[in-house]
Amino acid sequence: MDHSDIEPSHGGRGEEQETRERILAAASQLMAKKGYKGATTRKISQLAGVNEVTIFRHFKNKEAILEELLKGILDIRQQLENHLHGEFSELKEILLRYARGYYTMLVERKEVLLICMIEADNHPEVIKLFSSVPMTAVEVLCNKLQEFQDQGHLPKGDACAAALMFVSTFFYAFMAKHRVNLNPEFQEEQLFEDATNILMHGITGITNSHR
Amino acid sequence: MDHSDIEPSHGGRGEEQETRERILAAASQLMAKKGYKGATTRKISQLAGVNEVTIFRHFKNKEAILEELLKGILDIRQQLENHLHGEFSELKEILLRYARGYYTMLVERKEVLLICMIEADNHPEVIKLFSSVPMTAVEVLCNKLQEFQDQGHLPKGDACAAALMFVSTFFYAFMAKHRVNLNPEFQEEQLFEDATNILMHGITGITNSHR
Amino acid sequence: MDHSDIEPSHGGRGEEQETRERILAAASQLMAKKGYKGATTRKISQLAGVNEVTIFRHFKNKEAILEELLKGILDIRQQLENHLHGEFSELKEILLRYARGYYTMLVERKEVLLICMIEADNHPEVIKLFSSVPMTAVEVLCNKLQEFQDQGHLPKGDACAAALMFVSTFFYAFMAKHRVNLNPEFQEEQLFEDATNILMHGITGITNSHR
Amino acid sequence: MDHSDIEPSHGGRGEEQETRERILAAASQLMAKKGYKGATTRKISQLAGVNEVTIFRHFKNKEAILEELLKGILDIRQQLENHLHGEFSELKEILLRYARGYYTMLVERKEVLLICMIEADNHPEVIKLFSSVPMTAVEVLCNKLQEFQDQGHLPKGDACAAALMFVSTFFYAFMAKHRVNLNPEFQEEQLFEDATNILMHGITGITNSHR
DNA sequence: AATGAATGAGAATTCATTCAT
DNA sequence: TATGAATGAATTCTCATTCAT
Repeated sequence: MDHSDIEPSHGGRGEEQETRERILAAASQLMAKKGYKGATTRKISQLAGVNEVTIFRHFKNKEAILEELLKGILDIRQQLENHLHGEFSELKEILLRYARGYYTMLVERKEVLLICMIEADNHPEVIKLFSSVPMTAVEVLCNKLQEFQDQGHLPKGDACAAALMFVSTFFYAFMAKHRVNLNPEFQEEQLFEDATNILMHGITGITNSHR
Repeated sequence: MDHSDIEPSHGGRGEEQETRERILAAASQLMAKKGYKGATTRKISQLAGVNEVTIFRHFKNKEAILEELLKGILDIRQQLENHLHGEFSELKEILLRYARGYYTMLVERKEVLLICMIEADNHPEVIKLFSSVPMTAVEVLCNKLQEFQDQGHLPKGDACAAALMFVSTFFYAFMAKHRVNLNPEFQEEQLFEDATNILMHGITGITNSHR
Repeated sequence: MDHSDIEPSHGGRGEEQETRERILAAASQLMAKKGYKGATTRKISQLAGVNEVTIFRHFKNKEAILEELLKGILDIRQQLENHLHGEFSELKEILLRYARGYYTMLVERKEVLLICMIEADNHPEVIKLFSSVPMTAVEVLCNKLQEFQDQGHLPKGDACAAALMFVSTFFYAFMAKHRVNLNPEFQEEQLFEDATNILMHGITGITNSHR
Repeated sequence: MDHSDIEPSHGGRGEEQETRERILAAASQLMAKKGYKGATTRKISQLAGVNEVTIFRHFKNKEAILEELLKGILDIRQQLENHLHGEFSELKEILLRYARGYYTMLVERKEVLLICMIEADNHPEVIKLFSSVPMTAVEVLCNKLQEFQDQGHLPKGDACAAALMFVSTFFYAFMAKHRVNLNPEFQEEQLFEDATNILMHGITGITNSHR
């Protein structure tokens, strides 16, 4: 689970920034802003504070940097499911926790997610990785809601649509804030609560209105 | 300012205009897929079926093509408001109409929106244009909901958050379908209905739970 | 036979040096001297008097230049056979003509042959082309000698070894003069005569001494 | 681990010497195949099984490796002359011995000779070294033949042309086999005999036909 | 109005070599 | 002594753009 044993860190906590890590960080930052092509090796090297050629001592080619970055997306299902433990009586808390957890995951993977979005058509392997994040989030939440439905706590209804709405809200919020820098003073916490409230009423009152 | 002279080609003048349109269409298609840099003038010219240099007879430079494309986003507020006419008793129909209308607008502006998203950091003027679309959609819907609240039809609550959720849902659906090609067999109409139902219950039952 | 009709020459005789031809000539010259790698596109462009990028407007890549050059080697069998027409009574004249003709062909293909030799291991397709020249020369001459043997004009013996010696002599002379610049005052015509004399006596007196 | 059959490694000194030899061997092999430029220090180090930088501890620079390799060509005149001892009555045996000896010398110096040929234009000092081998071979043989002419055993004639033919034959055979991999099943011994026979008849019957 | 030829700026990448350990 | 990290120079090639026709 913990990758910190790949390279024993001499200082306390990644203090000694390895060249390789600096290159990855610079590349990730630039690619998320400028796209794969816009993040030239020259710019990456300058931002990383290394010589341009040094990049190629650490990575076979530019593509390999991207591949390395993409590895950071994996394995979110377990984390997401952990946020959902709890009884129906705690539904509001559960949903709030899920909202916060999902949004945090997006922000933590900010650069890679943006890269994926930007490069979706140029690097096809990226699409699956990228879409897996919200898809998994919808799926996991939908399962939980259906569980509550099966237990009779919630009226039957399209739990998946509800989950999709919930997840979409935070996905859009994430995009608005981190891609477009819309509403820099945007209050996430308030949105978590409002969206949770709306969802709760929305699903509680659902009557099986769809085919 | 006004491009309304899209006329059938009669003589040299119309032909020239048509060439220009073909270049714009090709550029828009390619930039939406490959990004601004990935859409090389060579590829644009090939897709448009013209000589590469012809591009520069119609546009000062590549940047000018992008600028021209961006003009297509303007003025959506009026259209959106048109979808919202109606009494509270027709709320469901209103919301459905709004969902369809908004989603259709996104799809109609598909390429330009994707370009904006991809190039957000490279062409700063793009950000405002891009974000204006969902922002306006949220704002317009929020106003209507607050109108209903003021009329006593709806309980007080954060109508903006509700509007945001609604709009976000379709924004994400649009992205998933047109950027990531997720769920190509995706049923939009079903989502419109489900989301409308959830929203209606969500806002109907809102109690002023925050602030 | 005559390739001058590929491009109608406006002047008298290839006066208007096409850019493409200039690039090919420069590349051929440099590659024959410096090898494929040593003939950098920069050097080629300078020698051809064009911009470096112009090379890539005329050839897909550097390799394509080499491929174009290699096409010049083809079809030597017919030419070689033409030199061999004649009766046994004219043997000396025939051999002299053959020697001159073969050597001339080598010199005419000088650059390409040297390139082939230099790049034999780096560009495998080159080997066949290169070796085809002396091989064909040996084969064609050997056939003629065996014809004379069959007609009883020459004693049976290994005509192929004789042909090989003859051809080798001029191949080495060619190499010595054009690769190594050995003996710049070297008298080819004298060698043609001497080698012809030696060969004639050598084969005339051959007794079937080999297994 | 133990390469002690080249130079018995006793302690650091022999090991160092052995490393040096491995580098030389690798460089010679690669340069003969790929040329000076094609034999990158990286490839050399890999083939030699040493670190790339180690090369520069043993040689000032890449050029110095080549210079070291070229030293191996020297002093062939004595060896060649040794093959020619004998009376005229043994002419055939003498020539056969000479052919074998010369060809063997070529093969033994295979890599360096090929390097010289490939790099003739890039490293001018190479030309003299390279051409010295066949030139010496022709000269030594020519001297012997003229000796026999002076003794009246052979008719007067251009002994040098004869020597050149003889030597050329094996030079070409060497090239064909080791540069171009032509005729891998090529039978050298047969060629030695055939060429010797032809030469013997050729020179025995020479009439002073020129000058 | 449209095209073919040409080009300067800059991209990724390789190579021989140096430095510090 | 040997090595891992780093680098300046150079290489092939792409791209947007201009020029002459």
